[in-house]
This record gives sequence, C-alpha cells and structure tokens, in this order.
Amino acid sequence: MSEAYERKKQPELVRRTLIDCAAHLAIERGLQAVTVQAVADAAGVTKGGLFHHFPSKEKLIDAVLKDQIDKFDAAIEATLAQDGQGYGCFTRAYIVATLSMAEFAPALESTCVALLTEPVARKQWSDWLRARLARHHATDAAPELEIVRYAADGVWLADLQQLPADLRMDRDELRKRLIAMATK
Amino acid sequence: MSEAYERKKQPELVRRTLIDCAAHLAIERGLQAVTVQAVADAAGVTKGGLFHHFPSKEKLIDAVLKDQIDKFDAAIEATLAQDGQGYGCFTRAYIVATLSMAEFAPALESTCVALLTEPVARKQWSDWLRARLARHHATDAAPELEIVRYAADGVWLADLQQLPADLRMDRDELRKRLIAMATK
DNA sequence: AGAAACATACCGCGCGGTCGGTTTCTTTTC
DNA sequence: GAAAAGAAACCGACCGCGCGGTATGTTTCT
Repeated sequence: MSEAYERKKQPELVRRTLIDCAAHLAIERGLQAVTVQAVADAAGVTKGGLFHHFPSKEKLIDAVLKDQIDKFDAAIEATLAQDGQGYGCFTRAYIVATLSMAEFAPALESTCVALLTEPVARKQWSDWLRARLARHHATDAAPELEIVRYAADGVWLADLQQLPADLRMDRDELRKRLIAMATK
Repeated sequence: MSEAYERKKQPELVRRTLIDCAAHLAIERGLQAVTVQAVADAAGVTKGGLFHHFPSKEKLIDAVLKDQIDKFDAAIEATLAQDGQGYGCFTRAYIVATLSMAEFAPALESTCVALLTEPVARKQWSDWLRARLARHHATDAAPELEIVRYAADGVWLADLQQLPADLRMDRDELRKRLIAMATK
C-alpha cells in the first residue's frame, strides 16, 4: 500500500528476468552456455531460487519459448489492428513483426533458433502457425505470400546468425520490398 | 591389394560415419543428445575410438560444420557447371542446392541450425558466403536476388524444423517459383 | 617389427536437481 | 492497531550422475 519505497519482493519480476537472461545467454554465448547456474547468476539469484520458480530446466526453456511466441503474436496483433484487412494483411504483419524483432533486439533476446531445433519447440511453433493460417485463410492463402513469409524467415535467420552487415541489404529497404511483394 | 574380401580397416570411412551420426543425432533428437558417447555408439565405435579420430568434441563439431558447407558448395558448383552463367546464376544454384538438401536428406544429415547458432559456426558460414558473393558479384548483386536467397533460407529453416506438410507448399512448385523469381 | 586403428578402464568436474533452513511478505486474530 | 500465525520467496550446502577427456593395453594392417 505504502508508496514510500516499494521494498516488497516481486516474484513475477524475477521470473521475467530469469526468462530474459536465459534467452540472452543462448543467443550471446551459444546454447551450451545456458546452464542453470549461469542463468541464476545472470539474474542475480541462486540456483535454489531459480528452482523455486521453475521445477526443472526444461520448464524454464519451455517458458522462454512460450514467451518468444507470445511476443511475436502480440506484435502481429498490434500491426493487424492498424493495417486492418485485405489481401496479405497477415503476411504484412508477419513481415513487420519479424523484422522489428530483429531490429530492436539484435540477436539479444529476440529468439533462439537453437531452441527451435529442439523437438519440443517445433510443435509449439507449428501449432501457432497452423492456428494463424486458419484464421487468415481468406486473405493469406496465396502461394506468393507463402514465399514472402519464407523470405522473412530467412532474414530472421540471418539476423540470428549475426550475419555481417556487408553481406546484407539495408533493413528499411528490405522491409519495403517485402511488404510490396505482399500487397495487392 | 587382394580383392578376395576387403577386410581391411577403413579409417576415413569411420570418420565419415562419425560425422554423419553426429549430424543425424543433432537433428533427430536435439543438440543436447549429441554427446561423445552417443555419437560413438551410433557409429559402432567406442569413445576411445572416436577420440582417435578427433582430438576433442569441439573439433568433431567443426568437422560436421565444414562437411555441411563443403557439401553445399559442391552442390552449387555442380549446378553452376550446367546452368552456365548470366543474371542470377548463382542465386538459382543456391536455390537448387538448398532445396535438394532439404529434399534428399529430410532433416537427417542435411544440417543443424542449432550448430549454426553457435558462435564458432557463424564465422564459417559468413566467410563462405562472402567469398561466394565476391565471385559472383557481376551476376548476383541485385537486391531482388538477395531476397530470393532469404526465401530459400526460410524454406531450409522450415525443413529443419520439420514443419508439417499441411503448412507448406509443394516442393516442386516452390522450386519453380523461386527460380522464376531469380531469372531474367 | 612398427605404426596405425581401435578397445577398456578410469578420472575429475560440472551439471541438473534436492533439502532444510532463513527471511520476507500476507493474512488472521484479538 | 499490534502481535501471532502461515505461507511464499529465497539462500546455501549438498548429492549423484554423466559428461568430456586420458592413459594404457590389444588388435590389425603395412
């Protein structure tokens, strides 16, 4: 109640920090660096503290995955709210979301493909995509749009690999071109 | 010399098997399943035998990576030998190589993105790409072609994730469309 | 005979995970 | 309102196991 100084513990804040640190570690120093100890240290907690929030390391990873998908989904929803509807609206939102992920979190907490190759993660992603495609079937079923989505994925991958800038197109121009391909 | 029954040991064959098994394991059961013991077992060798061929696990992984890039490079070279030259010849070869990788080795030994996210691997790939782009600068520098490459990468990624078939376009049609985009 | 190609047995370390205690917050009771 | 009671949040020490790696012996080829 008192707004003097909020010295109360914030468990959900710690939980967030743990998830973020795990993603950060994975992308910065590789998957092998994601140990329970390292994540706990980075989050300023002890190992015991971490296991208070997550029953196992696997559950931690699951949470990281879910978090990434949730963020992505929210970004798409936000764009859809503006763009409205019409041919390729979902695809355009997909492009914007993917590219902005890469832009604002350059290989930081944006994602972890490494995790995506883990069998558990594949299902989470394909389930999400299937649900989305079903929803936007009327506007985004054209094969041309599928190809544009692949291109966005490729850009995302390049970003994850931290592909040197001299091998890549300017991001704004890239976005423009992709959106143009997904319009009309 | 004797062609009676070739009972001689074939060390380079064992080496190949080890590399293949490592890649196989990574893609089938995730990166965490790639342990020295598991690779050795899968290859029908003991752990000591494995360490006779590779001084460390890291060198094994390096070899897997190099092998993938070599295969990819060879596939491109083969296509280039037929396609000849002209606008987008490298990009078309890139498409064919990427797609055939995915087709003939469906998530088997085709590759391991997981490994690609490891810092070591990033350099290997970007070095290769830079060298290639420099060589084909005259024909494959157009921004449209870069986008098509991204699309091919996206397809490759989808394959790695073993994305269900109901979410994907037919591969032959996909190839046709991509090549068309990289022509003229 | 000598070297390469393995197998066998072993080691130390760091990993994921557990357990009991301690602190911090929330709720109950008077 | 304070004090007691309870639960939640977290720490610190510990454990067993499986990992990457080694040293030495044994077989197989040249």
